[in-house]
Order: sequence, then C-alpha cells, then structure tokens
Amino acid sequence: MRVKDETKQLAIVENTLDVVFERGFAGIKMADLANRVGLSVSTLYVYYRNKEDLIVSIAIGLIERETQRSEQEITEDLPYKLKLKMLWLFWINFSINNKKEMSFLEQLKKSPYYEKVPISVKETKSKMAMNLIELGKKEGLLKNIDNNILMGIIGALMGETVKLIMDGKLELNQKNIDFMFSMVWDAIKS
Amino acid sequence: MRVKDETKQLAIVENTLDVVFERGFAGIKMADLANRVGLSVSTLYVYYRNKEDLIVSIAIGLIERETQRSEQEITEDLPYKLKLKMLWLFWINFSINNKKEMSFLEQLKKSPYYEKVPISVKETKSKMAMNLIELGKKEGLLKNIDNNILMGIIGALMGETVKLIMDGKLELNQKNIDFMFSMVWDAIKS
DNA sequence: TACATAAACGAATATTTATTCGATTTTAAA
DNA sequence: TTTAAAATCGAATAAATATTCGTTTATGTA
Repeated sequence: MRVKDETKQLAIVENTLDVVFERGFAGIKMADLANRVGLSVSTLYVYYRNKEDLIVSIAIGLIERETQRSEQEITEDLPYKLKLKMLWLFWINFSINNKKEMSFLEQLKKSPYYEKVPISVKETKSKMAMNLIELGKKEGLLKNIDNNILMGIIGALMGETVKLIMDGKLELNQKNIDFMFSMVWDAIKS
Repeated sequence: MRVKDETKQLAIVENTLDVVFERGFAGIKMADLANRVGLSVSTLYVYYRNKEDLIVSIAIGLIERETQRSEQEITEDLPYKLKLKMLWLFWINFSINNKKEMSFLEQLKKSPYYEKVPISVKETKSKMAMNLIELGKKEGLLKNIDNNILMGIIGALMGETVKLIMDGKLELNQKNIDFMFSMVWDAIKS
C-alpha cells in the first residue's frame, strides 16, 4: 500500500501560507496552489476534501500549535519583571519566525472562512499571558486597570516592535530589545 | 437626458465597505453587491467598468479623502505636547468614525488589488504626523531615535486604543484619553 | 514476486462568478 | 410634448475556478 507523502502535505500548507501572506485569502486558488506544490489539482483533493477543508484544517493546525508553543514556555523562577520580559521576548521571536502563520491567522478572522473554525478551537487563546498579568496585578507591580487594556498595550507595542524589525527599521539586538521593553514596562508598571 | 444617481454611487461604496469589513476581499461578489444596493448586476457595470475598477476606484477615493482630512487639521498655535495630543485625538476619532474605511485600506494592502493602485496615490501618506515628529525632535522634546520608531509607537498605541474603545473594553472619555495619551507621551518624550 | 491499496494524474465536468448584450425605461432639456 | 442620452434591467454568455472521474502508477505487505 502506498503511503501519503508527508513532505507534500507540508508543502501544501507552506504554499498556502505564502499565497495568503502575499495576496490574502482572495488569492487562494486550488489550481494555482497545486501548481506551486508540484501536484496535479486532483491530487490536492486527496489531501483535502475541498477548499474550505484545506483552509479550515490549516487554521486549526496553526491555532493548536501556537497555543501549545506558548504554553510550554517559561515557568522558571525569576523576578516578575524578568519573567514578563522573557515571555515578551519569546513572542517577538516567535512572531518573527512565524510571520506567515501569524499573518494567516490574522487574515483568517476577516475572511468568510472564520466562521467555519470550531468555536472550541477559537477559544484556545493564550491564557498564559493573561495569567502572568493577573499575577503582576496581585503583586501590585502592574497598574490596576482592566486586563484587556494591559494585554492590549503589551500586544500593540510587541506587534509594532516586530513590524519595525521586519521592515528593517529596527535592528534585533539586546540594546533595542531592552529599549522597547522598557517602554512597555514604563507603560504598564504601577 | 437621464442623470446618474449620486445616491446609488454612494450606496455601492458603502456596501462594498460593509462586505470587506465583514468578510474581507474574498467576500466581494459583483452579483451580491448589486443585490445589496438594489441594482441589477448589469447596472453596476454602468458605474464601474469591472470588479478591479470598482475596488481600485474606491481605494483611490478613500486614500485621497483620508490624506485631505488629516492635512486640514490643527495648525493652531499650541504648546508642542498639546498639539501632538490634539492630532492624536483627532486620529482616534477619525478611526472610530471611519472604521470600515480604515479596515478596507488595511486589507487592501494584503489583497491582489493593491498593486493596481497607482504609486502616486500610495505615496500620498500623512506627511503631517511626520512633520510634527520632526519638529518635536528638533525642539528636543522627543527621544532622538528614528522617526519610524516614534511614529510606530504612536500608531501602535493609537490603534490599540481605538480597538479597546470599539470592543467596549475602554470607554471614550476625557480620563481614559488622557491616560492613554500620557502613556504615549511617556514612551516618546526625551 | 504478487497483490491490494491508496497516491497521483489528465481530462472532463460542475459551479460559481464576472461580464456583456439588447431591449426598455427614465428624465433633462429642447 | 418630443427626443436623445443614459440609466436600468433580465437574460445570456464568458471566464474563472472548484470539483469529480476513470485510469495509471507507486509502494508497503504478505
């Protein structure tokens, strides 16, 4: 019995991410995708039942992998500020190394396919960061304001840091990371 | 001679923005759009040569209007910090009042249509904010770092503020605006 | 090696979506 | 009114795109 080629499976995902990164969801075309991967169109349908299945499967895979990754991060015993900085740094690196995946998930939310993703999967948000924020507030280290706001500020500045780095406007080095994080810390510390 | 109905023209734009806001560019369908507006499909083609023309025309219109708006803002003689705050506030209000337009332009960049927008139009970026930043640095009020970074920080926190307000996580009032702006100011002041 | 099973393929078909066409209606102006 | 230009429409066509089908090929297992 012949077996499914794992390489091709990955290539399909990879190429879908490429397309979405470059041209958005409006750019996904089954035939084009098969071409890129070097498969005939009909073979593509061996791997995925249809276009919706393709997109939704990839989405689910990414969401699950993403949450898994962040959960296994940092439980070391460090001073609070440092712990937060490590998580922040981890996410910056993760975002840079997975920019296409991030972009896919972001655009997914604005596509007609988002509603096809099971709610149970959507809810698998990174609770970790939330827990860390909660802890910071309990210890009186963070401003006593709504978690969403704190989370938002951190996320926004993180996203911008990533963008600056990727656009070549900011070099990824210790000094700059320290600088950007100090900005975050000043903004949220009590 | 019969004259083109201005109302319908606007309705087409309005409905396109709605669709993109809800389902992204992948959701724009000529027939569906005509339905929403209450036109027959063929009439839609009287207003726009084809789908690309529709999208690109709307994009150009929005970009031009957007830059025009921000240029006519605030030239009053105020202390620097206050001037910046006014511009910041103006943009927050603008973003909230024009969320669909903003969303359209944001998604446009990731769509296959972006490359069809004339470069001359794309370049019409809000130079105003940049000028203000430049001035702040000259007067020694802002950190002496790359303009893009300063601009990025302001933009990121502004975007997040808008998001928090729109998601109902942050109320739009004097106190909160002051709070968020102080955060921005602390981050960029020298 | 032979067999069974699933991958792989090319070509055909189905479906969705964009676009055009010819006829009809509306309306501003003569 | 009359008329001419242009909006409007329904229906047809064209084009793009997704999906299926029948057959062939590859490959694990007996």
